[in-house]
Amino acid sequence: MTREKDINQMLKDHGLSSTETRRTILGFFHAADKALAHADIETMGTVPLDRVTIYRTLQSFVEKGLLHSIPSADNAVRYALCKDHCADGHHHDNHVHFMCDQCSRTYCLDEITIPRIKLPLGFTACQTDLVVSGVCKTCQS
Amino acid sequence: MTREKDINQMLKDHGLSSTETRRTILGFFHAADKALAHADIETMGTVPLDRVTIYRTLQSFVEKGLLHSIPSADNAVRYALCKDHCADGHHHDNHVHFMCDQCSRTYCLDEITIPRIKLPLGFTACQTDLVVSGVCKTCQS
DNA sequence: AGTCCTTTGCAACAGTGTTGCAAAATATTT
DNA sequence: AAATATTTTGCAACACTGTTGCAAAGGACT
Ligand SMILES: [Mn+2]
Ligand SMILES: [Mn+2]
Ligand SMILES: [Zn+2]
Ligand SMILES: [Zn+2]
Repeated sequence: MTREKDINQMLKDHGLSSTETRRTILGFFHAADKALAHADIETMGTVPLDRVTIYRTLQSFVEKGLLHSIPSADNAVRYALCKDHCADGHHHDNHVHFMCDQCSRTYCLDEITIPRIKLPLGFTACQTDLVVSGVCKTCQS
Repeated sequence: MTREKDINQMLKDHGLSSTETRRTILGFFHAADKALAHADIETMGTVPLDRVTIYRTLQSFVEKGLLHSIPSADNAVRYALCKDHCADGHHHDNHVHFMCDQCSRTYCLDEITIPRIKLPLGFTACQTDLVVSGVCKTCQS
């Protein structure tokens, strides 16, 4: 089974019709070993992709459980492939993320789960985001 | 010692000259029991404050250790008063933050410290942000 | 191939944050 | 207290992120 077939199937499996743009963008995420922001995707392809289409594609991918979003302090949400069987708005990726202060590269630390936080009375947790920033392994002098 | 004297002194103590706008904005933070975003501050006063001045004031306050910033998924950084003796870019507020999905109110959970995360080899941590989202105590039905 | 429905591309817009520069306010010196 | 030096403010202009409406193009299905 070739990679294109794979990407095609992945879209169908998550209830998305297989279009050129979606295959391209999903391909970018499979090729990259890091999280991608909207701005990255905009300049990655040979043919430039429409800004709005990228936004809508990313939204669909998050909704359908293909990608999860990673908050950041620099106001540019990044996205990464879901490893677990996330689907239909039910995500299970509660792992730590790391963002490098020098290269801005953002990593999923899939093996490190976010510890459960005991909240004060009256607060109910729905989601927990934990982002560590510092220097990544490739920027280490 | 009156509140105005207090605010005045706080500015001086952190190496900032005491100006009308700075006193006003610092006053807002003392009055609020929640984190404030730029947009909040813009509409809070009787006389509207200049957008750019607010941005620069918030920057100065963070640099000088009066405020700390709280990242969020909705691309609007919030700010809250530092409790500890933060100064000159050295912050010590490593507590958990909570953001309500319904009212967007953001709380500092000062008593809950962020657990230390063991990173993979080659990664060096500099800062850790932990934001829990869900339903806050006032929105609980 | 033809039909139906979804997705795309474009324009237009709203929100967030930054920079440069002259005028005003604050701090410091005389 | 007045003059001077330094910082801060306000304005205009800009860059970037993200959203919405709508007609045209593209995919799915028979
Ligand atoms: Mn991840
Ligand atoms: Mn806080
Ligand atoms: Zn790096
Ligand atoms: Zn609430």
